[in-house]
Amino acid sequence: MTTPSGVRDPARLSGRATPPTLLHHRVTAWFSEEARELPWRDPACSPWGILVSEVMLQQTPVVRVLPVWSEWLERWPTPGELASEPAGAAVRHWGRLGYPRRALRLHAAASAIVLQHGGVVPSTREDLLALPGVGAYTAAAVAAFAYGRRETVVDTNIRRVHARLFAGSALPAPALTAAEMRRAEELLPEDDALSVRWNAAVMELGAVICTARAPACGSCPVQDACAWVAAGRPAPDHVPKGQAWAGTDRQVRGAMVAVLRAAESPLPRALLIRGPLDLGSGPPPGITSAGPDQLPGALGALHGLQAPAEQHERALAGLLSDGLAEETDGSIHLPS
DNA sequence: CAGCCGTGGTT
DNA sequence: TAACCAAGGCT
Repeated sequence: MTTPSGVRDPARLSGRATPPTLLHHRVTAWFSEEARELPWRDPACSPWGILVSEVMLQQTPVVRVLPVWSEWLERWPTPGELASEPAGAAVRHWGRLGYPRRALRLHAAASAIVLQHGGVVPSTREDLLALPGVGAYTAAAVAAFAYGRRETVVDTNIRRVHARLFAGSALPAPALTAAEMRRAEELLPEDDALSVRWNAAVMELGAVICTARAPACGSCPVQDACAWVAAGRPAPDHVPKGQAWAGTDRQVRGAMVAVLRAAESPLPRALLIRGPLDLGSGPPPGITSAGPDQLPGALGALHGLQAPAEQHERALAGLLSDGLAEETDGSIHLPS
């Protein structure tokens, strides 16, 4: 089998200044043809729009982010506009994206951007990293995609592509290793613009072709250079540890936040711990037909879990501790 | 650093 | 259907 570039040659990988290779060309050319048209990839998209997208995309699929992102950018076109509202508004409009603490952190990031950066999303990895909810991946991604900087962007897609293409493994290690970072740095083209395109292209390749479950190797632009394919696509050597869900505090917290999002005014604490007792003329207990985004349905879902009151107490304490909820005069509400 | 933090579509 | 998985971050 012919190797289309010298990248698989260890001598190349050990070099500092990596020149563009045929591999770079193939992947970026594929990206030019096949990239999905996503709103945050529009050249007119602001750095703020890109930051919001990156945070929303943390552990959340693109298709679910799209409508919420559009609503956010319409409602809060700049960090200043989000920062001028209570944090609870961010949580409320987070919808069902999951991990609602991200909304809280994005709101805090907006405030920091206003107070410390004059309302302009910072452009360096270091300044971005100091923002709440912005870690190594998001900082590099925003610096690269919003400001055209040459950064080593490593997300789960890029890790998987590298693991297969170069290491011949089905999946990357459970946690990002120093060796992986080093390899990603060495693969990064020297040219700023090309490096940005390379980062985006490899990420897209992992998201669309080199997927975790059923990779479409037949459509891959670098299939003939892939060590994993060459090895006969061996199965993963480690079993990913699944995360429990049913019966966990997380499940109760999630249902509880859904109730707070759906509520237009503070709710009596007892309503979150016991059943939906007094909703005025409100719904009878156990009603779920109203849907998860309406108060009766959200309350029905929370109490339909049949979790012990102690677990409700623990979940609520966690929410209060995390700042996802506040208590005023015995009533619970989203943060102000 | 291992565990925790949501949600819903897919297999 | 239970399990897996999705542009991670924080403690």
